[in-house]
Amino acid sequence: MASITEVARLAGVSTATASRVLSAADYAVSAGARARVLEAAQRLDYVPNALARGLLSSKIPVVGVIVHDITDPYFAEVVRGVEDAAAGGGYLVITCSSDRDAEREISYVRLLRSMRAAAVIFAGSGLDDPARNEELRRHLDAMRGYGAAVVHLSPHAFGEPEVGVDNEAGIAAMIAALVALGHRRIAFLAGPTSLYVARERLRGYRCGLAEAGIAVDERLIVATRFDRAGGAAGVDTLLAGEAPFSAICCANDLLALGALERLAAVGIRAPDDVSVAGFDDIAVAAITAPSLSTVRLPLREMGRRGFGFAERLLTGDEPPAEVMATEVILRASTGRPAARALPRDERRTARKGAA
Amino acid sequence: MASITEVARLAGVSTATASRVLSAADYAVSAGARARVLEAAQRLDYVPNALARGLLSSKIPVVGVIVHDITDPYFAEVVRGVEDAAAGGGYLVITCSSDRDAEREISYVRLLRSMRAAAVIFAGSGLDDPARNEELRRHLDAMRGYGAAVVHLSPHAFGEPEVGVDNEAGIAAMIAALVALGHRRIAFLAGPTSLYVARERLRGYRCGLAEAGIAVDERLIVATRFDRAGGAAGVDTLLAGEAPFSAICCANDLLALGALERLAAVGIRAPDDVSVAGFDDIAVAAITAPSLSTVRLPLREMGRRGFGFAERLLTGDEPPAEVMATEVILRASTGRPAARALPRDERRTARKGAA
DNA sequence: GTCGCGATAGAGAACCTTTGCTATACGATG
DNA sequence: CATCGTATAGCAAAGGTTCTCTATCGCGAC
Repeated sequence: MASITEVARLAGVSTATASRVLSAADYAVSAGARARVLEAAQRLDYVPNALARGLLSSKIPVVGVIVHDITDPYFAEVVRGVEDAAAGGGYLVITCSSDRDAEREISYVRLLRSMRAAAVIFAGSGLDDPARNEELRRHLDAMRGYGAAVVHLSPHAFGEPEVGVDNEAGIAAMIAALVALGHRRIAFLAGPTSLYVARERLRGYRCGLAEAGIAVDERLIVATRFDRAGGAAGVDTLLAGEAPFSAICCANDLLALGALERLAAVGIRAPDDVSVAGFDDIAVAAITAPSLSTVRLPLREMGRRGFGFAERLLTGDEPPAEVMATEVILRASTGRPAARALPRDERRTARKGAA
Repeated sequence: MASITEVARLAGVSTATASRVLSAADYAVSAGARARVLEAAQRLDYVPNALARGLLSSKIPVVGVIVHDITDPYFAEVVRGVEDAAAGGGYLVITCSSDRDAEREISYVRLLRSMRAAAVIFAGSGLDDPARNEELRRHLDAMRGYGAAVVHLSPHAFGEPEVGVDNEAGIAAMIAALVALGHRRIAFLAGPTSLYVARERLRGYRCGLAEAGIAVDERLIVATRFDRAGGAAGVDTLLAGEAPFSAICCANDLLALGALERLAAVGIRAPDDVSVAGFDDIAVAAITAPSLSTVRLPLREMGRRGFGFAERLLTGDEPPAEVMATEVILRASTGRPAARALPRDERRTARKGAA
């Protein structure tokens, strides 16, 4: 691997001159020297050493994205957005799947810090874990200390996201849409309570009901994991309960997908027997059966803007926070409420039959 | 940001001693000095500079994964596998979505080379593009030159993958399964012909038919893009053609999903009117309606083993190539052939109605 | 008492690049 | 002709770490 020294030697100039040609600094270099350096660099297949550069500038053109799980379509989409924006500036994207584990998250951030990543973007929501958050903050402060940018796309312990959506308003809008369809007994699969974003969406649920003048029935709020298994479990909990409901609003699409599966398995039809709504509008939402009513989040654009925000931070700007719009998408999983609300007696038979 | 110099100063030792304590080299350091160094490092919140380390060792603990598109569940799953294996060794994973564009792929590899990534894993198939492949090879050779590992999980211009599956046998097995169901007229949505993996799967199709003693009808082979849109387009082509078919075997699940959608849109039922099979077994395959019959690839495990292979390469090993098993999964999208094969006359009406 | 060896510690080079400062040369201006 | 300014080029330091030598010390062996 040729270094700039060898390029300089071959070109018959000093490394300083070679560097000035190769790194495109605006420093006057005679046309002859420039040509010889370029020629030598090409002959030697010279590629600058980003580590040496980074050592000097205390930063390397790499942006880390902390996600909960890259196989979750939500995060894959956001990462793609970051990647697309980053590619333009010659940045590389590091994907870190934390599995919502504070320990793992911190170890990733530490690694990012050790290699002087220019930016960290937290795609997912923060966890409410004071001890860990203190340690996280220490690492992030250190990163800011060498000039790195830190951006959150979701609510977290240190405040509101720099780039994000209004989760509360989004869920409230979906509740309003369900109410408009005639639903009054709307259950809510809330996701994990330790996640800030889940809390925000839960607030949206309460707020949406309040706006419609409907009292909250706490028995209809179910805390779950934030994935398909959580959606299935949530349905079981609701069906085993006493509180009637005609619709299930889910804090994200994965929950809704799981709920839909479970309902189908126990012989309850959507939307005929119960309406189901999701949140996020991941790509599969459009092709499930029935297709999923949900709230569209501009995921890829969030990724792009997240990187854009980081970039401006890196130039010393202090850009204002951005809140992006959400949109209710009504597909086939929601409809008017059934004549008889769930849970019904026959469900017990149905569940036995399916189990 | 404290450097090792400051840690050494605070501990009252030389940087050499501090380094020996902190980098866990097996060099005798007195217990007293060791304790003071550790204490100082903690007090100063010292985190080693990976760039400086990398500059010296000409390698940084980072592995790049070249994928076609991280939002494609196939690749997300592979990346997750790499990530899980890499985390154990303190490696970070860089995701590069090339969009099957040779230009983009090369620019990513160049970037990876410039930052001295310890390994590159090509998760997706290579493209048949001689000029670009020459340039790619140059970069890869340079990377091997500084000690990096290069691993392919799919066929490519330079030969067989180091870790992968037998695509040909996998598709042939699915063809056999369809034949066992009674199908004789099986169409094939092949994906792009420029992709080595698509060619391999097409060979599997021909081979599977040959084994069943069925002649290939070239009109039933349709080259398409490798995504849902390609699947839909492929169905249109088949329906517009004259050749009868009772089943569609697709070179990957995304194609099958697109085919299923399009069939439903034009009023053709699966599996009653036509059977549809996919390949890969991405997570959604199990929850579509009808659920998709497909061939399971151990995607996450491929990622894990791909990293494992790279790791062994880095230690100077010459591990043998690994071929992993595939498994035919019959779900609801396949069944016995219908009495009358497609294309039927009434389809034209149906298509008009849907368009 | 001296020699040699093992255990421990430190000095300094090397990895590659950029950049501030200095140096040279040449044309222009007085 | 002397002086200055400008255009171009090079020297050398710095960035943080590791590693190869070299140095010191204490101790056992002869």
